[in-house]
Amino acid sequence: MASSIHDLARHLNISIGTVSRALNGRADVNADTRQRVLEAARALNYSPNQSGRSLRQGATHSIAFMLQPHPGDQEYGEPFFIPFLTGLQGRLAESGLDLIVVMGAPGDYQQERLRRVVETRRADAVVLAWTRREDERIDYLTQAGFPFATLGRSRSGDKAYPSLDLDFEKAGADAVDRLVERGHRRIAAIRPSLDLNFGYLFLDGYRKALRRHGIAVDPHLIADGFINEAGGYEVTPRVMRRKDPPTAIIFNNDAMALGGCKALAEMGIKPGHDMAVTVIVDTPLCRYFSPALTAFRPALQPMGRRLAEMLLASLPAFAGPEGPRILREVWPLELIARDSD
Amino acid sequence: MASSIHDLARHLNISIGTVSRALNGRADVNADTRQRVLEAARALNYSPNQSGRSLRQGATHSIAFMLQPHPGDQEYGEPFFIPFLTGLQGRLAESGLDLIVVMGAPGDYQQERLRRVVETRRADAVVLAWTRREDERIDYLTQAGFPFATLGRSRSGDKAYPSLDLDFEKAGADAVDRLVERGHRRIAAIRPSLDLNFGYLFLDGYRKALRRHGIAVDPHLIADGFINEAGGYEVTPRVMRRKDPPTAIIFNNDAMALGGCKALAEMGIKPGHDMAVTVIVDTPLCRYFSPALTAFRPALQPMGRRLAEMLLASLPAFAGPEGPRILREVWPLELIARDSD
DNA sequence: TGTGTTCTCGTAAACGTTTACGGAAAAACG
DNA sequence: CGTTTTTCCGTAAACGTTTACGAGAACACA
Repeated sequence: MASSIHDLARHLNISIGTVSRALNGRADVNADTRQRVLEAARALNYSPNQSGRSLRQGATHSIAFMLQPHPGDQEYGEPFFIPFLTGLQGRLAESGLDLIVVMGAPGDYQQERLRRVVETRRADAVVLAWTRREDERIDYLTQAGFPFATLGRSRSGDKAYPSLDLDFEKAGADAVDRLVERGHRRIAAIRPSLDLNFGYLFLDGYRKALRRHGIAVDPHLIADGFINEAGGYEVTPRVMRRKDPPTAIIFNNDAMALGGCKALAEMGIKPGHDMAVTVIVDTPLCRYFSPALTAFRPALQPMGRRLAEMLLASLPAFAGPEGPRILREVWPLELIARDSD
Repeated sequence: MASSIHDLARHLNISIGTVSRALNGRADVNADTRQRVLEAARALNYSPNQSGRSLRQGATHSIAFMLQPHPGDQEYGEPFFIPFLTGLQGRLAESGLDLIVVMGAPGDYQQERLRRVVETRRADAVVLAWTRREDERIDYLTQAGFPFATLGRSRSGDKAYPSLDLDFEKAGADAVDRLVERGHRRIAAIRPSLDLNFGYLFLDGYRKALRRHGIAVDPHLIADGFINEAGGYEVTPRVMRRKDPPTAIIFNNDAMALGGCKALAEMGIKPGHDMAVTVIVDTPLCRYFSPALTAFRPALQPMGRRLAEMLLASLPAFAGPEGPRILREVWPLELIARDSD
């Protein structure tokens, strides 16, 4: 059906070797023949069979991004990732690489799927998102010697792989600073209960900032819940049912914040009025919620580009005109002040 | 590095042919040898090289979903697709197929990228989303004889490919019915200006329902805009600045509705109070917006599963125990009444 | 003219599988 | 015991590329 390099060769009456060399821009082919080959390729609508190339070269020319929804995340999805992927894809395409997004079922941990991608050599490298504190995916990949980069740090952080993360620690601290400045002293923090590393970073920043202001860290004002709306809805009351309830809550996740606000509403508490609410990672939902939620916004698309660059620099086949490899970068989150605090 | 079938064969002192047959469950291999092969495969952590299989078999065992953001869609993404993809992925995985999502840059039309996937044989079939009225992707694929399925219909609808769509026509009509029932007679319709087919379907339903109620269709109450927030913001005033403005607006898209509501707010008009607002495709944003927007909700995850099934049934290698192939299905949208109308 | 160099191309092996074919051994059958 | 069938396995080709190697022709140089 589709034309192969043999068809081209036969059509031009030259050997497949020459055709291949002409197509791949090698030097040892006559300028004239190359011209003819290229024209014939266009005429016969030839493009090389990817499996053939991959097999011979041992490279697939594609990068895998592992994506799967959080457990119970039927409806929401992560709109978050689309701009990130756009940036990632854009940069990879410039280097002739395809981005393939490998979907998993919601909830099942990626280990199995990751193994498949690696072992069947479906991609030349992978990009992981939302690294965990202790991330067995990272251990697996380093041990397997498979190239990868991560969106997010993990605790075993000194390993030599490119990683790009957001400064959740600073965001947590900034959020506290802002709230303290506005007169709050009882500030709650609600984060996902999963082992997701950003949850720890956020809490560290939160704690440090409180201490800096001479405010004791009250463990009753810190709570963990499922990383979705139901989680926020369930866990927020736990922090409120104290004789000395908080006057402000920082949510580490937009979905949890929405659930939390629902719980607050049922208690007759109005965010932005009776309670200051801050969200660490901004999404469109924060903007459209009423009241619009003050939140910290990441530069997703540039981050995607950057992580692609870092990954490329770590791949021998693409390592540019030198320059030391960039191993980790931590990007700031920008405060978007709205109406909820 | 990674073990090949040759390693296995050498290790077991049998031929690679036998190893392959054992692994693939062929009948002509001794039960005992098969056992040994499987054990050795586990021990040596063998899994077949995907490129090798694909090359030999002429099949990649993966399905491509073409995804790219709408032009100008930097921030929002389409949370829409995640649950759909989850369903799609789940069903494909059950048949041993991988789902790969091929990202494109925002705005660039998919034709080029699609050609690449097809011509380099990266996938065995593709799934298209948001078909256009006149969709050259469909023409290309049918002409190339490449298997595919679509989320959404297109006008050249009698071609023989599986397609699953939402009943936008009925939703448009239902929306009108509901509004008329509640006393509205000046009902505007705002939809994307792109050639997206659902925009036409929606408008058909809208028109028919109006006529059924004996209400003349006023072209001044119909407007097209960019399929994003800015589009809704820009186009909504155009419909309002009439001496006989509408008392209700149906938006064909959540993002456009949000922009439209912003424009209304600036005119001092409160949705759900001074103006009834209905959205055709529900998303989490509709739910969290204030006022919560009445919207028509699709069953995304089941749709994903179903489309996978339809696609599989159309692939010779997977066609189940017969039953005629399902070519097109149109699923209902469920009205979620909220506070905006 | 002889020797060395440069261009250009064909040959063939290799990547890791799957599978058609055939043959040896074992089993079944008369 | 001879013949036929069945069971099991090895051989080798094929999928579509890329690339190391070598060879012929053209050219340069002395």
